[in-house]
This record gives sequence, structure tokens and C-alpha cells, in this order.
Amino acid sequence: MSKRPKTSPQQPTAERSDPGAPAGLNQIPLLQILSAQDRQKVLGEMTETRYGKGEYIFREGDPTEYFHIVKEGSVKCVKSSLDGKECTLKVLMPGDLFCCDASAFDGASHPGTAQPMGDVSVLRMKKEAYFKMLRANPDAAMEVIRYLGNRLNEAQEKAKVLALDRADQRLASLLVNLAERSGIKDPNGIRVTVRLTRQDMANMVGVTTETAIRIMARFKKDRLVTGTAARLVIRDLPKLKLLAST
Amino acid sequence: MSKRPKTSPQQPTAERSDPGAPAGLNQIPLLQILSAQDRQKVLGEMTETRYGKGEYIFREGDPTEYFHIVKEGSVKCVKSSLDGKECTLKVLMPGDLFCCDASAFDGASHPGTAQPMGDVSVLRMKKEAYFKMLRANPDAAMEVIRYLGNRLNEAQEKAKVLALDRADQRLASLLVNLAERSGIKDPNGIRVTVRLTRQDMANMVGVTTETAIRIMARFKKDRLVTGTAARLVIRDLPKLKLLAST
DNA sequence: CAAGAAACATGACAATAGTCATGTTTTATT
DNA sequence: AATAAAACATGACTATTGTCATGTTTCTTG
Repeated sequence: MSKRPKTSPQQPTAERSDPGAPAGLNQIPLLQILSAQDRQKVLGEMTETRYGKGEYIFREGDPTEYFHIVKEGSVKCVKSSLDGKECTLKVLMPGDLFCCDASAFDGASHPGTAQPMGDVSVLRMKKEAYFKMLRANPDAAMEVIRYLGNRLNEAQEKAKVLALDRADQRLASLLVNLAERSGIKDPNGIRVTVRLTRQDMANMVGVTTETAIRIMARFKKDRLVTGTAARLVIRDLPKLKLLAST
Repeated sequence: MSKRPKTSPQQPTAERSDPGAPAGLNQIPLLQILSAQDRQKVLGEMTETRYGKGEYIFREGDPTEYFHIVKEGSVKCVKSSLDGKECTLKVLMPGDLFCCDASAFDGASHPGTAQPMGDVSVLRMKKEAYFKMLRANPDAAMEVIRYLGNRLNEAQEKAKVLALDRADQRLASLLVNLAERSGIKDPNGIRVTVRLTRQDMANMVGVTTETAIRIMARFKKDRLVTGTAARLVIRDLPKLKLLAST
């Protein structure tokens, strides 16, 4: 729960995506599903844009014009309340889709803000072209349905955790998820590759920064984790899992 | 929007399959989208089932075999934690789809329990037939994408409220939603047609029953609402809206 | 319509998490 | 390497919500 950060608005760099076969594109399931021919066509309609720290991909309330895919880096989806508190609903990773949904339909506006975490690269496509693509490719449409269903389950699981669990359990759940979704092996356990400050974690589980710090300090003392932000390592995943559901 | 006033608490219309266009079915957007011909075909593949209080449509962990549509009544989607606490993630109303999502795909099991609230009638269809239908009907697939997108936004909004708002604000938000989604005019304000006990409300906003009772008592004292369960009436929607975001 | 079961209600107290204030350490920038 | 800015840390106090206990009212059902 933080007040809004101040930003120095820079212009993001936009460029036509290379129709050749840029590295990273094979991490995107939706594109993998298409025939080589359709993929080329779709890539021709997509633009790659890079964003840096402090920029916004779009903000809550902006009109929805594009469908997006994360190509590189992580993007956080944030909503904020009138009194300036904010919460992070989801961290998108390469291959994740956004604005693939209803808001993109009836001329509505973005229900939340999309913010890069560090340097990111995003592919985007006019929503009209996106809809056309879905209508023409039942496989792509099915993939989007599958994807949205997963996101819905995830969001409901998150709601359940927020509704029923204590702060320390919610934080433990977060750490377990991070380990499983963005963890790599490390001599001391599992290293989380997304850079997350205590404040970021606080925003992800609906507590204040102080509370997140205190709980993480306890976890550290109990040898469940080490390090902060850039060097966060999960040392005892089983115990965290246990704590998350106890 | 209930289809008829609830004068007699006993057995409603004993439904026999009217081959033409049975009443109730035109409240289901997904079916409306189909051509008359496709609709007939789909209806031929669907089975109508009735459930009563205390029964389950399916339970958390059961294998996912069917796609479902609510035809009459309300259905609650519930998850519970190991220590027996429950939370209600969503109340489905006529026209709502469930298991239209990913869990239905890779042979996974239900992430939550579906429970009727009173008497309900549900249409269901084998998932294989459902997928086939989606592939054959781009319009239907687009409708499901639209629907899932809305559900996702709703779930994320719910997560935000759980993460950032106080108990009384969450309850106020709930009442506002209820008024807007299932309210009918009443001499004293807006009557909520879904029967919800204080315990139900507590489960929907992640508080204990006692807390829900205390807060509702305060709302009653402040003339924001009247009545309980079956006769819940919202008397001052604007004030509740204000409270929800203050 | 009586009896039992839910639902509603309220008080006393405990636990959890937030707020505010202040200080230290780490990280980023010139 | 110096400096500024984040991030981390901790104490003291407060607010919010949960827990447990107990009693009343309202529905349901035989």
C-alpha cells in the first residue's frame, strides 16, 4: 500500500517487429499455435515496444485500443483506490497476454494500470486485427479461452487467500508461487528472478510495507528465506508451503 | 431480475421441454448468439438438471466433465481452506456460464465447489461437445472470451477490494453490487432478490459472521438497509456507494 | 402449531495488522 | 567515491477484526 511514485515520462521506443524470427518469440504459446503463414501475418500486424522503469504501458481509465503480449521482462498489473493505496494484482511474464479480454470489446477503458518492472519488451496489435485473427483461427480462440480460464482461476485463488488467510500466510503463499513460477536453482535454495522489494510484496498481498518487512524478517530469522529485492532466495520451500496452509 | 414474483413459496413452473423457444432460454446470451439451427443442435446436446438446497452441483476436486449454464435460480462458487473456513467467490445467476474455462481442458479437476442457493436449474453439456461447438462457431467463442474477460475483471476487482478496503467498505461494496445485479424496485428502496444470510455475506467479503452482523446492524441503524436474508432492502444506495470508496 | 434448528444479536477480551516516528543500510547516480 | 534516494528496520501506540460465550428471535418442518 504505497502512495503513487513520481515518474519522469520518457518516450518509449517503438519499432516494427522483425518478421524474420526474433529470439524470444517461441516462448509465446499463442503464436506457436498458429501456422507459420498465419504467424507471419500476425507478426506483421504487431509492433514491438520497449519500456523502462518509471514508464507506463497504459493507465487505469485509458481507452483500450490494443491487445498485448509480454515478450521480455515483467509487467505488473496494478489498481489503486481513491486514497492512494495500491495493489498489484498480477505480475505478467514473457508469453503472458493482456487486454485479451472483455475490456477490449465494448469500447471500455482499462480497469487497471500496466507498469514495466525494469526493462520490458511488449508486442501489441490493434484490437480490430486481434478480433479478426481470433475469428479466423479457432485454435487461437481456444488458446485465449484456455488462457483466460487459467487467469480467472488464479485470480479467484488469490481472492480466496486474501479473504481467508493471515498476512504471514499470504506472504508465504506469494513466496511459494514466486519460487514455482519464476525460480531458478541456487546453491542455497531457489532464487527468485523477478526483482521484488518488500514494498512490492506488500502490494501483492494486501498489507503495509512495515508488515511485509516484519514478516520477512521473521522468515529470515527462521531460515525460510534470505536476501532482499534483487537477491531473494527461498531456502525452505516445504516449510513455506506448510505455513501457507496452516 | 427474477422472472416472476415469488408469491407462492412452493414448486414453480414444472418445466416441460417446449420445442419452440422455452421461456428462460432467451436470458442466455451464449445461446442467443447462435443461429436457430445451431441453437437447436446445442440444446439437443444439453441436459437440464434441477438441484435443491443442501445438494452440490459439483465439489472442489471432482473431475471436470461438463460445461454448465445457469438457467434458473442462483448458484454459489465456494472455496474452502483446510481448517474449514469458506469463502464465496461468486454468485452465478441465470445466463452465467461455469466450467467454460481452462479447468475443463487438460483433464484437471474443479478448483471450487458449486452449490445451489435454493432451487436451481442448470443446463449442462459434455465438454467435448462444448469444445466442438466453440470451434465451429466463432461467434460463440468470442462470446465466451468476452464473458471470461468480464469474469476476470470482476475477480480482480474483488481481489483489490479484499486487499485494500476495511470490512465495512467491503460489505458496502457487496450491497452495491447486489443492488445493481439482482435488485428490484421496492417501496423502501431496492430489494435484493437473492436470499443472503449474514453468514453468506460474511463469506463473500472475507469476515466472520459476527463482524458481518455488527456492521449490518450499524448500517440498519444508519438507515442504509433494512431486513435480513429473504427480505433484504437497500434504502440508501448513494450513501453505500460513498462508504464503499471512502 | 410445537419443537428444533438456523439465524441474529451483543458483550468482553485477545490477536492481528496499521500508523507514525525515527534511524540504518543498501542501491543508484553523477 | 560521494551523495542522494530508495529500501530496510524497529519501537510505541492505535485501530480493526477475530474469538468465545451466551441469549434472543426467526424460520422450518413434522
